Amino acid sequence: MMSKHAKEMGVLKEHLGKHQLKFTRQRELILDAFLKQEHITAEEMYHQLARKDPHLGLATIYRTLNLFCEAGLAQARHFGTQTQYDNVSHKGHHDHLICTSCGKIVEFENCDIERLQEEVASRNGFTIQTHRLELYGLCSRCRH
Amino acid sequence: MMSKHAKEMGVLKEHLGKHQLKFTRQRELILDAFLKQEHITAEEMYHQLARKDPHLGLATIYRTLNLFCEAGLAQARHFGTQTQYDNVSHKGHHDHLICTSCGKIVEFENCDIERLQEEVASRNGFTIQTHRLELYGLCSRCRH
DNA sequence: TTTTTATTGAGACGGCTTATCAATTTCAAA
DNA sequence: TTTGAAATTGATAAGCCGTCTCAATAAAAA
Repeated sequence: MMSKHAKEMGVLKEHLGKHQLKFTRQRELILDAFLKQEHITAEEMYHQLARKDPHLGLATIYRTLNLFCEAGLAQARHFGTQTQYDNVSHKGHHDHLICTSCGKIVEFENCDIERLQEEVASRNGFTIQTHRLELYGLCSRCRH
Repeated sequence: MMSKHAKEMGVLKEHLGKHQLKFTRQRELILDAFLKQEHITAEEMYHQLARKDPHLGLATIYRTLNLFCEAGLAQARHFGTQTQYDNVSHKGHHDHLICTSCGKIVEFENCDIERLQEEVASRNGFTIQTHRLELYGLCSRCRH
């Protein structure tokens, strides 16, 4: 039976091959866990995987998540004092509305904005691979 | 003669009054310096003000910039490992096109996108204070 | 299998930001 | 203007997050 994450595993292996890197048990384990999330911090993943592999080090998780960023599978986003690693392959890339008062995060998608982004990019000779859009403001509760 | 930053100084004083805080020489000095910038880090401001007041402490700068955030004059943005304090009252916000191959950065502005952002925000009950839009891709030269 | 090379885990380390605390400054009340 | 309670400051210690170091280990090539 084929893995649920065969496609992403392929992307990872291709990246590893191109850079003389190795496919390890840890990288496989972390990728599997990562792909089940929309976004996660290294610390969260550390605790989540502690049961499956109590000896998996935090440094390895950081290194691996950064590797995923280089392979185009993840994208780092700095929020508060921590780094969130977003799952890029998650269908329907979504953007964020972030309340600057209470920290609440609402995810949204907007095709019109994405179309305009493409327009801006092509006008400047760029081909978009990915993007990041964050709207900061006050949610309805905090405005009062 | 009236100060160039009378309006913002008023906002600050009102906030101080409401929270039983005091108007100090340091807060005035830091606000004046801050309002001349579009965005700045605490460290940058520390060096910038070192000449005017060699004894001004870094902790005071952090405390004061955070105070400005609470007063609505500034907004913290985590970029890389540092915190950028954005001058909210500064107009002419621009976004970025970033080449993932050569690192080239092109700035742009797009009113249509901004209008759609407002739409998304209000649909979710948010009032936007600021935003961040970054498009990552390949520039015309790197695509070949 | 042997050899080469990358990876791992554990903890040390470093940068950025906040907490601590005695001395000082502000500001309201006398 | 003087007084006194309360907030602020500056210096530095402490804390947090993420990266670096390095000997031991695992993966891939020969």
